[in-house]
Amino acid sequence: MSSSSREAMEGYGEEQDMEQRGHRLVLPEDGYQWKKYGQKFIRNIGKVRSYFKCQRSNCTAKKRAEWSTSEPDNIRVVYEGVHSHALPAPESGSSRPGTDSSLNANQYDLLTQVLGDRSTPSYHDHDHGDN
DNA sequence: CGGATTTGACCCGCGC
DNA sequence: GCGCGGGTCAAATCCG
Repeated sequence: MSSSSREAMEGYGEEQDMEQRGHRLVLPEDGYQWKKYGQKFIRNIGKVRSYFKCQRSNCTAKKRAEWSTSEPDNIRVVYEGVHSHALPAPESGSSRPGTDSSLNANQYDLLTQVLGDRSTPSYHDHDHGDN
């Protein structure tokens, strides 16, 4: 107790550890930096939609991640807009092809899989690209 | 300290 | 004309 620790009391509580616990909510990293500016549960499809925006100054590209609340493995990523700047350089440092290539390929494969998944229910027809 | 991230509330568009 | 849904912004908070 001691005085009023109002903030200490509210700013705590376990909550749900985000989804980083036993689940593997791994969003397809495309190499760009995104800033999450919103998250809402869409009842129309019963899924959660996260909104990301490119952190670049002249980049108006936006990214939308959508996944079902019970199956985070099934993520649907939609890119809106185009990047007016080249990639921020993944991480050059050492090596490139061969070593982390497998990791990159893994993520890329996931992304492709997600984008190729059109098992979505019938909701708005946001044809972003083709599918 | 800065940057990043989260949650809530507000706003707008469309449908009927 | 009104209501609902979805989308965005802002503020607060936390971590490194």
